[in-house]
Amino acid sequence: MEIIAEKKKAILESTLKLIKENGFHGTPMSLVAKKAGVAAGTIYHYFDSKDTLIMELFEYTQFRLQQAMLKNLREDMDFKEGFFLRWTSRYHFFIQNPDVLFFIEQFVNSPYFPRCPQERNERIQNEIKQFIGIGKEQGVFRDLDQNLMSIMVHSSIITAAKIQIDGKLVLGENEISQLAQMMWDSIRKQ
Amino acid sequence: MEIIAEKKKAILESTLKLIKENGFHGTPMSLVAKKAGVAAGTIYHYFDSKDTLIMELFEYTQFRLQQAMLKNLREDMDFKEGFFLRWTSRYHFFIQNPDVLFFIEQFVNSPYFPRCPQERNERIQNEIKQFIGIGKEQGVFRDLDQNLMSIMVHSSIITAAKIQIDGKLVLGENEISQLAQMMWDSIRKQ
Amino acid sequence: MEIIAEKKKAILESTLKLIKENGFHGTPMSLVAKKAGVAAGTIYHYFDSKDTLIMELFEYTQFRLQQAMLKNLREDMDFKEGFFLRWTSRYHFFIQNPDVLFFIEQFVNSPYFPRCPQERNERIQNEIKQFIGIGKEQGVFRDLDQNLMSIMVHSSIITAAKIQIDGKLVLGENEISQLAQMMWDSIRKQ
Amino acid sequence: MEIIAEKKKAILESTLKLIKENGFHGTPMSLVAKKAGVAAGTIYHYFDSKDTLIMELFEYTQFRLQQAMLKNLREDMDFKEGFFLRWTSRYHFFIQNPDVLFFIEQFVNSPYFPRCPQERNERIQNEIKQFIGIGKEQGVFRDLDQNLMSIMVHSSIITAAKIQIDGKLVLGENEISQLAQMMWDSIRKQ
DNA sequence: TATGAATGAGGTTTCATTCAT
DNA sequence: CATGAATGAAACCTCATTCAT
Repeated sequence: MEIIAEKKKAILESTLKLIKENGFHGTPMSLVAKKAGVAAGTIYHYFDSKDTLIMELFEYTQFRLQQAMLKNLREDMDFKEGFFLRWTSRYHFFIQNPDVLFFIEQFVNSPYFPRCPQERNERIQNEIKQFIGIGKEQGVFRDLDQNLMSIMVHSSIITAAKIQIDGKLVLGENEISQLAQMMWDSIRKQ
Repeated sequence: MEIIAEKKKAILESTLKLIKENGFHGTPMSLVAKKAGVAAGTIYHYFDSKDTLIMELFEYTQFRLQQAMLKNLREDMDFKEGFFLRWTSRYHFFIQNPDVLFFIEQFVNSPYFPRCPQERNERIQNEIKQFIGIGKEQGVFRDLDQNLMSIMVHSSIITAAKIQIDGKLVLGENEISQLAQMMWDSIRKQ
Repeated sequence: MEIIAEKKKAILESTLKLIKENGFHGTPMSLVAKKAGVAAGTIYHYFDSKDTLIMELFEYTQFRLQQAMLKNLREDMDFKEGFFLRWTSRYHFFIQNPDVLFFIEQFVNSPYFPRCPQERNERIQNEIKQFIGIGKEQGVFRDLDQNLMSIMVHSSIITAAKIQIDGKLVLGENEISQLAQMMWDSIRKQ
Repeated sequence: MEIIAEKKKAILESTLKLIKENGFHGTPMSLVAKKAGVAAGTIYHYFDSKDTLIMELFEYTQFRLQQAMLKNLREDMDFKEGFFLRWTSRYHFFIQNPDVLFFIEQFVNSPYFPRCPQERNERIQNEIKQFIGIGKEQGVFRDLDQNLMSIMVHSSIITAAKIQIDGKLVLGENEISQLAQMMWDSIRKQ
């Protein structure tokens, strides 16, 4: 992704926050402009349409998520530690960026999502998928499609983060590690 | 839920289908009216507003889901069988009613959801929650909040159904039972 | 053309007048609505878009022109009288309906025109074309494509009417009949 | 007209072509800039506004038309030959410059036209008008206002050129000379 | 001179909702 | 109960124009 112009970034960030508050439908371009501190027309300098803005916002969040993950990866840890690190660092990213979580969940359940090129959608899944692939080869994980397993793991992270953010339950360190353990137990060879 | 008038039901069903196709935003009342074979004004005899319609549609889907689940429950089975039955019957309901799945997913990730009274939202979860509660008491399941576990199980069902419906992966009988097994392994005491 | 709803007609007539005053570009839908005494949205009940409105307005003017011509035709006159009647009655229609003249001239010279189905465009020309065809067969007129001759005659009428309406020259009865005579002389076999 | 700067000319020519393709309304300044290979702001160094640009474009086309006519005039020909030369050379100019024809026709039928100073509008008409004036004095032409006759002749040329360019009819050398003959017959004293 | 990002008024169009029939 | 024409606020988007560089 190219270096993003100051205003373009302001527009993306404003949209992200507003969608968390009000949803797609409740976020008119005029509000985005106001929050980003630009004129309405300026948005159309950077994005062809509202649809394009939302599509690019999805890519932008994927990019941010990816960036955040890269910082946490280390090679010098055993396999189970690697899984826990991945699970919890993703979890914490969403906890710290609830607007991203909320947006992604709205997006993937909207008619926008199927119109995205597939390879981009799955970019973020790939790292976990490959990790699980290695585990399968080493006989640590179940003999099941690695796409399937990685999606199930991803989904567990999202679900846990949503529960926490919505305040339905308060998850402490103990609960988090138990959840990661749950998912580990679910995919490891019994 | 009261016995539903012919036209009211037609409106609900039309809305359900249209939202699956086009999303919330792409489903104007005029289209609902057309698909339901009624006049636009008629919708307002049954529902105060579009918001009300969507809120009631959520309750309606919850009701349908509940109805479908009741048929499958039997008492004379052991605990693990009971879990598998619950997991797979929910899964099959969503496979057979993709419009319900799609609507619920859109709904719970929209600003409508937080405005629902909580006790209703969780009605459908309760049966699984109680089931898991019993398992916990019997020492079969982990010592973890039963709400948390039931949500994680629920989420796994939804995720699996979405993958199948989207056609990203084709899940046969073998994969389904492996997924149920995965979730069983995740919550059982190791 | 079907019987036109009261409001639909008001919209068409308002558009006609406004386009004469301000041109296509200077005639926003809001102004049309205001002049027609309807809400902006109402226009879209009768017309899909501004383009559609303008296209239908063209058909409407063609219809009005045709209606006006039918009143004047009589069979019991000799050939040259028939020509003069056609020329002058068309001329007078435009003089009495300058907004129609102005609209048609804008329309046929705009990118809208080529998008019209041809057979409709030429409907109004047909009567003159057939008349000239008969004259050709009888050896009264030149041996030249009758489409070509009818267009040249039509164009002479439009041009004369425009001069008169713009006030560039004042054309009295004498000038009118001289102009009709000119066109008669131009197409008759010398 | 002064010697035209390179870029100014590029802007005028681009506007001319774009208006032929898309009409006034379909020709935003940004498109003109792009086609002319200049920045949007640059246009405003040469023209005060879009209106000014279009007004000056009209003068520019009149200038080009006049230039083209001058080449063809010769003194040593008899009167009827002079008429035919004028008619056909104008006709051929428009055939070779359809964008000019299209622009002028749009322009004179738009609200721009009445705002032009009259003497400039008629500059191009003058040459024909004077020619006809001489014919009238010599008793060759009808005893009718020479403005009127010159406009009718001019209009016949435009009409013929439009038919040819639109491809409605294909006019060969024979048809062209018949048309010129028609107009000659229409204005000559019978 | 030349640029092009930025502006914001104003355009077209949508759509939830009403109400006379 | 049912209709659907009518409403008008508000949405998305365009584009002539400006101005700091």
